[in-house]
Amino acid sequence: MADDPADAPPAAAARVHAGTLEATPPTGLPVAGAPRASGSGAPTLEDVARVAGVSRATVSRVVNGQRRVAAEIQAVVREAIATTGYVPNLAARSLVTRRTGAVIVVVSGAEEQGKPSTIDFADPFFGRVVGGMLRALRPHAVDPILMLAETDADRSRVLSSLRNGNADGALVVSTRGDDPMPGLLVEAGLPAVVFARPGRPIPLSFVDVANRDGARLAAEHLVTRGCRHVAAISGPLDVPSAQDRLSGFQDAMARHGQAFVPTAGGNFTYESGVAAMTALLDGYGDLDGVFASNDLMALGAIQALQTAGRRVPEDVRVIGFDDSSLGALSRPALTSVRQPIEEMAAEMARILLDTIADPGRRVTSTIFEPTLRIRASA
Amino acid sequence: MADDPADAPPAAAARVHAGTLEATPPTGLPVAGAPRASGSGAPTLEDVARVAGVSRATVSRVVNGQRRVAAEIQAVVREAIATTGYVPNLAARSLVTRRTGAVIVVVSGAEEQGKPSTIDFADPFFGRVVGGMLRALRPHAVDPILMLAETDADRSRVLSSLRNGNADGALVVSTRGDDPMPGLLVEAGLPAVVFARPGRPIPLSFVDVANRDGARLAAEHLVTRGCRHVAAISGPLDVPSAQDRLSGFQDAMARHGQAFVPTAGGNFTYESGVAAMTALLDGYGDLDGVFASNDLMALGAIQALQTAGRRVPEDVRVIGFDDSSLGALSRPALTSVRQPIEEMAAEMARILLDTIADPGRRVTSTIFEPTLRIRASA
DNA sequence: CCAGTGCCGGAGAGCGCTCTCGCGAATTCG
DNA sequence: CGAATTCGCGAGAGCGCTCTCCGGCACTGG
Repeated sequence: MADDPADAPPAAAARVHAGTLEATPPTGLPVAGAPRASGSGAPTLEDVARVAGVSRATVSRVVNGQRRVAAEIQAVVREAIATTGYVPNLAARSLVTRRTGAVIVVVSGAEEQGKPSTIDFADPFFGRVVGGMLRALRPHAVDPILMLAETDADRSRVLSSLRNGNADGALVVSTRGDDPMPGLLVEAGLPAVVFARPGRPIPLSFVDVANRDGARLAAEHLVTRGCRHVAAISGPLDVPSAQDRLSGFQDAMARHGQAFVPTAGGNFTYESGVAAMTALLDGYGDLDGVFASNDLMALGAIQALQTAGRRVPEDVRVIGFDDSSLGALSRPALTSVRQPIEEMAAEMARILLDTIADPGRRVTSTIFEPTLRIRASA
Repeated sequence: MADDPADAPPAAAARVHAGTLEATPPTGLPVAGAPRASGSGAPTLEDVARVAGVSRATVSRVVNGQRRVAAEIQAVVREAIATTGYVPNLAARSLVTRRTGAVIVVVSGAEEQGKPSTIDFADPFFGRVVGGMLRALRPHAVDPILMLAETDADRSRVLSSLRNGNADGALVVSTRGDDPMPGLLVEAGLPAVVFARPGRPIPLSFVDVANRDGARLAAEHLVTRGCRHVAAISGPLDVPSAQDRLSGFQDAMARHGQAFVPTAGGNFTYESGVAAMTALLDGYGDLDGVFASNDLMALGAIQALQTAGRRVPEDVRVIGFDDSSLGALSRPALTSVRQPIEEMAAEMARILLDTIADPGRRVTSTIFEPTLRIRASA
């Protein structure tokens, strides 16, 4: 969502040089510090067992710490592992254990008619989510496999991968409320956790932020700052979070005496923020506060306000939602409702790991409390 | 690099609710549209073969399109595959083919003393690179596995994964010039491609942008706009790209009559841009143009200039490097040298795939030509 | 002193797939 | 028209690992 239309690759960027260096990689040469077993390929359990003078099973036990193995034998085996440079073949292991030690991170957005994609990887949101997952997964030696789910083909590829044991579960980040991915996952009985409450209620674990509370925070802050005529710029109302943010804001304002909140709809993009604010200004010239359902639209709103000759925050105060790095760097710096994205992503990973470990486990959801990050714009 | 220090999770963000829904996932139930074979678990080649009345080998041939199989038998097999809902087990396949259909995307940044990490996933750069790779990899049914490489342990994990056939190759995105990861990969003779020229010359394929040309573009633009006293804010000079951008800029300015370019060093962060600009202003009050080696520092420079009472672009023109979405949204919008990141990432994927297919292949590099994206700041 | 009870290590059976090999049938050439 | 080929399919051997069984040994209790 954080991108500029101009970010499409310009035709002018041409490849200029494709040179070659002299050396080829030393394929097949024994690697320093990791000597291969004699014979072809990487050392196997068998090789280690032979070197250690024990059986495959014993080596396996040492490697996996499954059962008690005599201390001295353990020592011998470990040394044999070190000298052979053994490293377990995960394919072989997962063939028998039916565990892969990998989860799929599904970035799900529907491909619209015409538009190539709804997914914008330049949005810092994406990186923060992935980073949070990565750090939570790492201690468990579980790796994330990234997959796009834009088309039906993509989605069935995700399902296949999961079903045939290419990965143990899925962490889904949807960009749309009507995303079919969560439903498909539930239907297939596959372990999965989604970011943000799914569009329709389904028995699927999710992690979310208390959107209504966040909106309330924004409303109260605007009121405290003396705003009397505030408006809202909402996201697409088929997205549950957009819905919650709007209604939460309206309710909070009503409690503070402003029963009617002028509202314009956007689609979470900068341009839609500009358009919404312009429309709002047309109908309600005396606005002194605006709450936008995300930072990008808030930034667009500020732009529209400044174009219209209003000063932010002096004339109109603006609050966004997401606390993205964009808002922090823009001038005036954006006041915004902060969701702890990294923590939320980490929690997703945690829930998924639990679900994988115990598939019978009940579906759970964790809601995080947002905070208000006050900067210059409100 | 695009983040605000305040983005660290605030302690206030507490978990508020961890509810449970009633239903548990229908584990083990036959899935609509994907009926399981009788017996336990997913259908195997064997099952399909039995249903189709042929041998495992034939089914395998049909699945992989290996050798000619009689058309009618193919039809029967395909139907059997459809009715059983067969989907190949990748672990089993990769056990024998020694191919995994996965590559590791290594996000490599060294963990400094004290600082937890140099890697900032909120930087749109990260998402753009990953997105570009994803789209290039997808047609080949190759999935990216994301791994962090901050510590030595991380790096050896990457190496192990590669060596034991958990993935076929690595795409490395380094954030530092002295990153040991590329060297380790070369030493181990593993297929890999890195983003940006490695710190020291090693026989490893890489993709880069013509940094010197980009800097020249910036220099020429400033000169054309009438700037006579320009300065540069460089990145850490142990990073090759920072080095190239600076020297390219200096050379181009020299060609246009400004032999000496006042320079201040930064570390690619917003704050360092502020600091560098402030220092520059101290020493050289008559500056009318600044080239920063990335957008974040350019944004910081603008901030410092405005604080010092200079107008951008009227008094001082500022050009960044990266054409990040941040620059497009900031006011004044940032003029910046654009590197076609998505294309570059896609090219990395292409080179890696080629290298995997033909390991004897020579090391290659592709240099992309940058373009100047002119906005308000210069 | 002998049976009973652990406990530790080895043997071996697969996990699901690919791929070589070989055989029978169809095809082609002399 | 017979022989040489080619072609299509099936049989079967693993790929490297885990895990269940089982046997042997030491230790304990009666």
